[in-house]
Amino acid sequence: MYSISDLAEEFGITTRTIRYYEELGLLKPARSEGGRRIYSSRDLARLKLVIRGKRFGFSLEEIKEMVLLFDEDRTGEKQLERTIEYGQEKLAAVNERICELVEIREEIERLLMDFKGRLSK
Amino acid sequence: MYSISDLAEEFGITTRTIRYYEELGLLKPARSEGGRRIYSSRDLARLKLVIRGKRFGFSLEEIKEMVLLFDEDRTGEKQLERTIEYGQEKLAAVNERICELVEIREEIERLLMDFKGRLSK
DNA sequence: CTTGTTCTTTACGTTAACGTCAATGGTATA
DNA sequence: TATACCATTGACGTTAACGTAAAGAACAAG
Repeated sequence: MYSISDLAEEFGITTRTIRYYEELGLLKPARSEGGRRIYSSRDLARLKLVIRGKRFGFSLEEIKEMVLLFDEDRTGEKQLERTIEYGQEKLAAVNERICELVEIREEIERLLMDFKGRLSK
Repeated sequence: MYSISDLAEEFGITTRTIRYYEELGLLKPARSEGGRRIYSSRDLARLKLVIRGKRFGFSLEEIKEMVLLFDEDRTGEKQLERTIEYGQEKLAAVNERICELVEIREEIERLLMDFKGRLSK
């Protein structure tokens, strides 16, 4: 169990940010008797997901959508199918991103080769 | 040669956005006699880079830094070394991103397997 | 040459994602 | 129990990245 400043330190963000994420419905930590936030390792994992999503340029609203979909109890068959469909979409998107990044990597490598060649002349 | 609305349509953004990028120094299109912006295919390529950068969660300031560094005439040896160093940093960052995305892909695949398993029961 | 569309600059408005107080209350430690 | 620190909820402030509207000029078509 962690306090809000534990998480803030762990992830290098401010407590304000964490409270803001809660305000948007991205986190729902338990509370102590006195009203203080208590974070489980499950909450910690979720925050990790949120921060990772941010690094990939997703808005907090988009991240919320994803996090909630993969987190709800999916009981009905319809719900399950819907989630699988969504997951497959996301999988395709991730694959596309990977391809794009590989392209970028190749471009940078080409540029570096070029510059290094000029240097050794 | 393209007009501003050509580019806007091509990339699915507004003309305001394109002018804003110019305002920040990310684009420097030629002008017609009457003062209208004229974009070359080089400008088009650069805009493509900017938009790609955005999709990966970089701020316009960060993108500017990258775009300018890889675009300036690098004459001095010091400048060249500096650029190579910067390029290597960026290369490492891109590699890290790729690794992270591969991890995400694996996670999604696991989740999908799990859900599909539940469905076929 | 007129008319309609596209472009220009200028300038104020908006929204997401926080930052920064301030006033107050909980909690650990000597 | 006093003290020092950490947390809570407002509430207003800030910045990046545009949106939007106005007033006027450029350009293409008839």
